[in-house]
Amino acid sequence: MSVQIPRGTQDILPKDVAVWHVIEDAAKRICKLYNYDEIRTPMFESTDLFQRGVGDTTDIVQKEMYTFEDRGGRSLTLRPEGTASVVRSFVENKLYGLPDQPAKLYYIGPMFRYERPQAGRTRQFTQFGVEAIGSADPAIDAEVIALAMTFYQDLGLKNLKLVLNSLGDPESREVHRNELIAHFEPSINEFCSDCQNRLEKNPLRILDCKVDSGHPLMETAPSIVDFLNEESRDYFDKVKNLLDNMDISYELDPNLVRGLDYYNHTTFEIMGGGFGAITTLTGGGRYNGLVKELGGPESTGIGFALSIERLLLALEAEKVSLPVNKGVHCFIAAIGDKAKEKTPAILYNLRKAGITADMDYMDRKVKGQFKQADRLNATFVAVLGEEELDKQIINVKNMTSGEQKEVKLEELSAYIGQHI
RNA sequence: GCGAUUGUGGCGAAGUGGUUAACGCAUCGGAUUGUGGUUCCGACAUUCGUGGGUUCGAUUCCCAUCAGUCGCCCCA
Repeated sequence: MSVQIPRGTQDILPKDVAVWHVIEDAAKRICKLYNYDEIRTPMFESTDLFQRGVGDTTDIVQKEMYTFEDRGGRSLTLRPEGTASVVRSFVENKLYGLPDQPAKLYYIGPMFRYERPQAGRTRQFTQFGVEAIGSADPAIDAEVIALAMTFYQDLGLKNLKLVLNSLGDPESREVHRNELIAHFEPSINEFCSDCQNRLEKNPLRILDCKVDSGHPLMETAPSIVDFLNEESRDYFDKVKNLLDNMDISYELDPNLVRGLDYYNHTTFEIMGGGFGAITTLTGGGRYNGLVKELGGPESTGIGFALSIERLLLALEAEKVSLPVNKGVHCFIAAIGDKAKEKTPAILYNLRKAGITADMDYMDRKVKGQFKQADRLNATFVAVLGEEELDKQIINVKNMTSGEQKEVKLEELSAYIGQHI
């Protein structure tokens, strides 16, 4: 048995890479429009970063991290998400000292989580994420959300639902947290073991629990929206207002908690797709406090991350096909040894002239060479045989019209160049 | 971590406890001594994920294992 690809990973084969390029280009383009700059951070970091940044109580840290020890005895972890790394880099490189604030950053790259693979979930997956660090202006919340929504819409997705919530500031959360504990504590042994653990560590996540979603106390649980202090409420109202002004519609969901510990104030998800059991395409929110937590100054931040793999599934579910251009401009069909000897040099000149070109390397008969040209979606096939060589010409066939024309060998590049 | 389901050529897919493992697509060759996308003809799996067991004999039955797919938890 030959060696196999690790579980939960996938090869993106040549035939599929084209759509990735389209998506990556779209991401870069919209970030340019919104004036976000790319940042590239390592694919592994100190384990400590994610424990502190993402949070010890999260599933990511508790059971999904790819953690290993290097030869120097350091505990390292393949990054399960991007925000912690970006904030670490922001702090470490003192980007907060640069004059242009907020830092508006984006990244595209692989993330790793140890999970059972299924539809829309793999152990290595690709996230496109955006982070705006250093501003507490509600306008940046709206901007980040608008960027994500527009990104999808530009690619042709229609069935999108933006879900919005506010977790409030630390003061509001503290009040709410105490209310939640008081609410659940008397009957906590009726809840699942996960929730029993969550009670003290992170009671907010009990609301997110699917196991206990039917429990009567869920219905009557104190909602965060009722505990937002005036400042938090005002902030949330402004974000909603700004979205209204952009005609971006949303749904409020007071139980939208998000799985990562660092969120506060605005949180959002973009749902869509309708493939398998997964419908969350994007998750994001505000993380004031994370910068300080990771050793930086008092600062603020908001961002989102979306999975390219899930985007692909959503595009498929909506039967959206992205325009990709493939194929070659010119295929040279060579007949006979002399012609085959000349062909590489002709190809060389075509390519130098900026014309995509190819030839047969499988010793096919003429008919087979034409079939290959067809598979390559060649615009032109240039036939070179004894007769052509004697006359120093080449027969150029337009594969769409079927017309064939004699062209002087030295004029081939110019001719193709004019007709593509 | 738990559950369900699948594993036959490059791909899709039939099949049976027993001499030659259907078929379709793709590929290559020929009909058309140098011209594709149509048609016709021909070629193309000492082998049925891997290991073990039952048996005179297993791709087919049993066990284990690995892998894929889907779901639960949770998430992107």
